[in-house]
Amino acid sequence: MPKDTFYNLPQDKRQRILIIAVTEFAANPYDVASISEIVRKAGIAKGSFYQYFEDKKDLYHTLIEYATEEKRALLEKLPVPDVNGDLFSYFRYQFLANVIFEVHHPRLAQIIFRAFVEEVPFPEMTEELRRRGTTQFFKQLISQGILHGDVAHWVDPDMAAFMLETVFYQFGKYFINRLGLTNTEDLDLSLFEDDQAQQLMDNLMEIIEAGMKANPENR
Amino acid sequence: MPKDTFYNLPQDKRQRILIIAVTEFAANPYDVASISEIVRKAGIAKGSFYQYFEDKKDLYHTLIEYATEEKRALLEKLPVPDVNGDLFSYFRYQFLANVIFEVHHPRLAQIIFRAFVEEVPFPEMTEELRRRGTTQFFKQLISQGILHGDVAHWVDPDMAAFMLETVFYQFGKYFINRLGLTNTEDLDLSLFEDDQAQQLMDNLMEIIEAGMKANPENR
Amino acid sequence: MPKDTFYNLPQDKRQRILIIAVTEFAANPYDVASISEIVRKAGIAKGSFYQYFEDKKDLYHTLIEYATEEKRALLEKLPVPDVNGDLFSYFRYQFLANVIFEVHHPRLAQIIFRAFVEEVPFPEMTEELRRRGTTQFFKQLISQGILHGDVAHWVDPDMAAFMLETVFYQFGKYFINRLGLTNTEDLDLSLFEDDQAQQLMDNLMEIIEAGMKANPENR
Amino acid sequence: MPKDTFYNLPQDKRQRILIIAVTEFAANPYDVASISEIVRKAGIAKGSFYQYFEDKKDLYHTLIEYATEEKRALLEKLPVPDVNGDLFSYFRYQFLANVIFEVHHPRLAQIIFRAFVEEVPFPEMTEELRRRGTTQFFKQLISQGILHGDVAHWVDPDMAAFMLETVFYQFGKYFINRLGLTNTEDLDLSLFEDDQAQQLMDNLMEIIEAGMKANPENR
DNA sequence: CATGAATGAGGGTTCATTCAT
DNA sequence: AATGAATGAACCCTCATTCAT
Repeated sequence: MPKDTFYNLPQDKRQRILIIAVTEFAANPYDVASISEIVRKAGIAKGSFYQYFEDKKDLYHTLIEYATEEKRALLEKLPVPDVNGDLFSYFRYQFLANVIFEVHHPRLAQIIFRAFVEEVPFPEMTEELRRRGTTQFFKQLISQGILHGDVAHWVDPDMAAFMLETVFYQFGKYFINRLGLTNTEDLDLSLFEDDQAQQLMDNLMEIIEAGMKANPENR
Repeated sequence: MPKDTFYNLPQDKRQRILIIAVTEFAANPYDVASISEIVRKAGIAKGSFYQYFEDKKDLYHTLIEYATEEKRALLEKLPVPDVNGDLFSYFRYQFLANVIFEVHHPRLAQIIFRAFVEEVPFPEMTEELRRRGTTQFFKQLISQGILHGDVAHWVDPDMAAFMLETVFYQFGKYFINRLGLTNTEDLDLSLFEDDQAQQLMDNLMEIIEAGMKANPENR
Repeated sequence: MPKDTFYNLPQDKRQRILIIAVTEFAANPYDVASISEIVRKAGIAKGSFYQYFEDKKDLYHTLIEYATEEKRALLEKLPVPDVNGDLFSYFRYQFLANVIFEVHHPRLAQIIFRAFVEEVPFPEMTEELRRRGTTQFFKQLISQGILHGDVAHWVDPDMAAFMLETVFYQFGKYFINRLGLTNTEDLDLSLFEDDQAQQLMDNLMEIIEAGMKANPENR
Repeated sequence: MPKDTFYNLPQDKRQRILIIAVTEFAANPYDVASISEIVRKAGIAKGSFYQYFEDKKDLYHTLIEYATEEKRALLEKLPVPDVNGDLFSYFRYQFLANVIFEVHHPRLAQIIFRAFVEEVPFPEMTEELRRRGTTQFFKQLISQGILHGDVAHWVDPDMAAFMLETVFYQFGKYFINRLGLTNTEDLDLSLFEDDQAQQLMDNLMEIIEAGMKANPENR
């Protein structure tokens, strides 16, 4: 909930402030991220900052929203997944999309990652993020998968969702390091086609699928 | 490398300071953890702290060593795993031991976790920890598992090790939350016998095993 | 390189802070001079100080520049020396001007003196001051004096310059003590006319002149 | 006035402590010199230090005495000056002895220098040193020189003494730098014979002599 | 007599936030 | 709406000195 003044800003200025703030909060834990540093880099007055945002917390909240929104927006631009496909190819799509997001917006991804893994001083905020987030999403999919006979009936949906989510949030960085990817400005979907990337993706998904899928003989 | 002064302290005082420091560094990232807060809680003079430790970094280093040592010590007390068992029962033992450590020393576990996941301002220190740590350990086990025919030949050892490690470091906290466990002073191995715990453990390990084990038909 | 903040200050406040800082750095070596003491006396917040100056070093640098500038400014106001006069009357002018500066700005003079005689923790800064300073100035004058036949040919210019400079930087304080002079706010040139002062001045300069001047018989 | 305990120390230990303290006080102004650093380097207990000396001031006082005594002792070892020689050859002897002292004991010389040039927080101590010191010494010699007809009658003895003393205390360092001398452990009187050194010495003394000596024609 | 732990004031510096202009 | 000066608490760290053992 930044103030109206922020939204009334010329778009490029608003964007510049956001990006600088993103960089700061991606590089540092909440308490270490410095408003002073942000206004210094952005070349705006300290006072101006407090006319845009209530306080540090407000900015942080804005960044979380921004990151979430950017991620959603990117997902929309991706080729629609084959909805006829089974659950696991849908998982595959989710993981790949996540990697693409990390490649394109590593700092936003880092902020989201911090929100999950660190104690941000506002439990209520990240708690909500987590609820809205992937935990429930994965849990529901798995539960449905069990009902539909895609996922083995003995799988604990909550546990499996935890596991998926955990890997989900760390996989991007691993992927980038492993393949030596670098940030690209433009939306670049070649990942969908790169062989090495595909194989690594496949490898992960096959383990997950083999681990959780219903045994046909037991049906 | 704390100073002798620290080791010459009466054991209970030394322990008290350590525990308070552990609590502080478990609750906060390195830069946020406050020496002032520690001495305040410990009821010692600021100057005294610097008679014990070179500086903040020295204390942090001490805590990392302490946590590592406590973990090693606890592992030694656990029932020896069935070395004749296969790879996956060994994994199970590792994961269980880790959970036990987290239940007994949640704050120490948290410090280790931070060292892995956060940017501590001393790359060299955590880098060593990571090398000594679990990544290589898991990777080697998996590679050997492939050679021995326990693990499917198509599994990418590096990727699988990443996956295991990721889950490994987060599973403890999930486990504790899920089962509503609380810290116990004494070494309590009832986890090995608790039904609910066993089932959850089994569930995770079965997914992992099913996901990675060699398909007998393919041998 | 103080920040703009400092130069934007009302002139009297800026001046007050400068004077208090000058007093502190005149009374103490660099490491002993205390920012805390300065802000205490100036009645400003610690944080404000750091809005004005980068750090302690920045303040010190400012004071050096300030002192140098004040000296230059005072020299400009003095009656132009008789350029037709010989070398030694020019020396006399220099020494007298220096004494006048010390009488008017004893604390600034003291800061400059410290920069020469103490180990300030920034060799580069005082080194530059020294280069810009009097050593080369005196050495050149003496070398030229030898060429022109004013100074005895056997005089070692470097050594003589050292000697002159040494006396130059200490003479002011001696003069003040000897004559019981006190600081005067206004530019007071009566020194040029005071008999006792003139005689003392003459005495010093005559020794110097007799010591170095070329012997007419040897020409 | 160190305590008896200090003088009861084994000579080598006492000496070691002294030397380390000398090094510290030569390298830093009084307030910056650190007792903590001294006991650290000397490998003695903090408490022990305070059984040897009343406090920091007491140590400093001891160092001043020590330096003065060492200087006196060295002077005694030097070849007796030609007492039949005139005043200026006696000055020459004094200056040369001083340089020899600085070459052999640069840190002691530095401490004495600091006592003259810096504001040590105990005016009474350095004031006494100064009184006992060279100022009066030079002044008396000059006054007598005037009576004996060696020094020009117009010379102001106090002023001339100031001038001599000033050069006297700085000449050593200049000399060392100029000739690239380095500290020598053993008493080394080759300075008395080195040509370059002799010439530099001569140059200085000739200026002084020519500057102050009585003009035969005016007698 | 030697030890070294304990002290707390003080050092320079950064911070998020306020508010008058 | 924009500014940026002012604030003071908090940070890590060092100091000379004391005193119980």
